[in-house]
Amino acid sequence: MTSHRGLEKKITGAAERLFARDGFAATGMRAIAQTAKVSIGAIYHHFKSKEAILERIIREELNRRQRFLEELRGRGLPLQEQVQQIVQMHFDLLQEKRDTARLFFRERFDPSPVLRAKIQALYGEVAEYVAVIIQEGLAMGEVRPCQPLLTAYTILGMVEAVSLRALGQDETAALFMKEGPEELARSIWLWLHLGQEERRAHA
Amino acid sequence: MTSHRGLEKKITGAAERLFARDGFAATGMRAIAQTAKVSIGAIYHHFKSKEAILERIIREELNRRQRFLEELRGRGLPLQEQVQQIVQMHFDLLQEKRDTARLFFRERFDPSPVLRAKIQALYGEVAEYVAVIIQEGLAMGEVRPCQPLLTAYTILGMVEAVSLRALGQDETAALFMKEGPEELARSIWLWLHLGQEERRAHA
Amino acid sequence: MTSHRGLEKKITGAAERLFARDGFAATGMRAIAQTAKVSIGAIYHHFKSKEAILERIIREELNRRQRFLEELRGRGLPLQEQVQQIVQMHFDLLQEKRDTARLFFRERFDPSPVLRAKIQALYGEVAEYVAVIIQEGLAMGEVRPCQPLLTAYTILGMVEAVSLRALGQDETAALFMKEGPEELARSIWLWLHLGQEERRAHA
Amino acid sequence: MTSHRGLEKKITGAAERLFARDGFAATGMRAIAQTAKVSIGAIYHHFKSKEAILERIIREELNRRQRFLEELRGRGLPLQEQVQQIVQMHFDLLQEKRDTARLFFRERFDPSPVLRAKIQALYGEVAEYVAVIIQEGLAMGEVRPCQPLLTAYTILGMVEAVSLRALGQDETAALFMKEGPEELARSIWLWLHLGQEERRAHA
DNA sequence: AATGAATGAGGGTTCATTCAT
DNA sequence: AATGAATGAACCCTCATTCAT
Repeated sequence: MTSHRGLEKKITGAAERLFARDGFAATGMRAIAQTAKVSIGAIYHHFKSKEAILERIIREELNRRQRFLEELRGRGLPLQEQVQQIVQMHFDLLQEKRDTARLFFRERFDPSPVLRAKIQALYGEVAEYVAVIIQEGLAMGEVRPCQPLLTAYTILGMVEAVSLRALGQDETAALFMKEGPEELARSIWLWLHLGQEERRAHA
Repeated sequence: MTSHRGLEKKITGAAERLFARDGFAATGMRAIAQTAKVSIGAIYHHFKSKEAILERIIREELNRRQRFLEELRGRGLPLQEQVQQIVQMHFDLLQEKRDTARLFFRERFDPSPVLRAKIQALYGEVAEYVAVIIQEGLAMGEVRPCQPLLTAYTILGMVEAVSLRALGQDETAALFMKEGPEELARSIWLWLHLGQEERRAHA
Repeated sequence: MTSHRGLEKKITGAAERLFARDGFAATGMRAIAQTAKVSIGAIYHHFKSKEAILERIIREELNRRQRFLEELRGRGLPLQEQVQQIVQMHFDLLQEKRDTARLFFRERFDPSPVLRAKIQALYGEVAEYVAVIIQEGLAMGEVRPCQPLLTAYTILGMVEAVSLRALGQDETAALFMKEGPEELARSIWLWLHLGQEERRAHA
Repeated sequence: MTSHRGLEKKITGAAERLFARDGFAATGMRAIAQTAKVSIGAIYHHFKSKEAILERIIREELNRRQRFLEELRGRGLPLQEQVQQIVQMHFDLLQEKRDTARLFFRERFDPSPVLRAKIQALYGEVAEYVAVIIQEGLAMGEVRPCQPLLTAYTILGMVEAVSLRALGQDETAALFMKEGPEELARSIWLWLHLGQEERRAHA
């Protein structure tokens, strides 16, 4: 049982790197087997197909994020700080697992329609989680009136666009990596909070 | 000469649909040839490779956007309206050419490193164009202090995330398609403009 | 393991015949697979490429010849007899494996520069082996003064030209096949030995 | 008419270089057209097929050699000198037209069986010409008893093997190019003439 | 005479997957 | 549980040749 998990980790670890570098479609099972130092047969013993490997990787990454978000919710922080933590989370995961992050940006469209739908659904879960936080902020009068889900997608888009750019190798990427989290968190908060001081004063 | 262009349009048209539906890597030349009702040889007479077809599609789409942006600049509209137009452009292009839009979201990561770099560079050009608009807003005191390029990426990310979600087939997608442009334009402007009334009053 | 070798022999056997008949470039992998009654995938499981098949065939043929030459050297025969045996070897191999012989004459120039260089190098090894024998003959005063390597190439050229002609289907070919070995061996020996009787008498 | 010939020379000239460098099968019509700065259509206007181009090249080269041999015969030189001239001819043609020479060594086996037979027949003509010279030598008692045609092939093989090796780029090639003609001519003559002094004395 | 766009069969090779061991 | 040899459809692309202009 320990060896199961160990072998599966070896496989997903190798696949993660290769998928991120070359793309899902362009990565062959032979390459995965060689990188993981495992036989092709062994891979098929543990995974139904190449797609199943990708599915496992994506699912585990999303689990990480959901665990983080649930833990975050449990801490009962003020809204502004929650926003800041979420942004920071993205950048931390980025630094820690560049390959996975890159992979995560990618294959949201690529594989079979079935898998694509699955991945987008999982992505939707994160968005809905953020929407819940926004809803809470609305209820507490800390967030200006808005459509929560649409706003959640907007925020995730902001973070992704900047962090994606920060994955590059040039100076701009370095700048984004350094200043991105703080500037993003500040402007997202400002944007959500927009004019609420006055409104609350009126109320 | 007319027939040249006509055949090339047939090819890119077919490829556009197939790439968007199945992905670049998963689309075969045979499929493109059949869909375009053209021989494989003819395709290779007009395009060096499969990548060259994608490149052409992406480049033409980018050209469309750049033409739009340049025309927009020529009109000398107030900043707020420029922002609104840019957001609207994205959604219009989305409605008009769903396949191309979907394709445009995709292959920014997938193909060979060479092509990937090329696409990201073209994407960067649009971002820089937006950054210029923001810079002008800064100079005129209409935009709060910010890092223009980072802000440009942020905005494009917001728009992309929402419009990508709007490409789906469900109710949420319909909602996003209907309310997205206005809400996005309004909140982006508020966010850029944030507190400038007061600052300008001080000055 | 036995089956490995068996399958590889089936592949090289089929390829040998086809390469010899149609030429390396004009022989397709599909034809090899069908002739060998093996799947295309199986071929690529055992050989990296079409060139690798040719390389194996050539190398094994050269090994056969080298083994023969080494064994010949071990027997310590007088020089004249060694010459006669070498010529006879060529004709025996010719009779025994017409396809390989024909192939051997061919692709010394045709394939990629890399492979061509490799083949010519292997051919050079045989020439050098013959040069060593000539050198020994020089040392023993049995061979007239000459440049050994140049003479070796000359001898191989003589043998090849005649045996190549003997591969044909007409009367001349039959004549060459019958009388070639003896006449060649005699004249090569005469040519090497040229005037040594007198010189040795003088000494 | 002048322009016909000019254009055809451009085509055969380009093809000669490419066939010699890359091989007949590996050289495409497009490459020939580009190198000759001529349209593909124009090539097909002057030559029935790719094989027809090769055929023309080979035929012209053989014509050159036959013209040389006929002229040689006309001069009524002593046999020894004829041998020396024939060897020298090979090396001169080699120096003068390296590409053609290389091509000449090659495609004697490669193309379609039909063309192959044709080329070998032409090669046979040269051999037979040499055989006639040997026959004359036999009749005049200048050449030791031998099978003339077999001896002719032997001689051509000697010359080819050495001159082929002389086409290389290394030191051995340079040595062969410098010393080859003289050493070959001398030893071939001695070898043909072998012991005839004595025999003639007896007679 | 000359062009070059168009053809489509065929090229070598890779692929995810299966299955006997 | 684990192996890796075997499969053969599908991959992208090149080819000599044709033919409307």
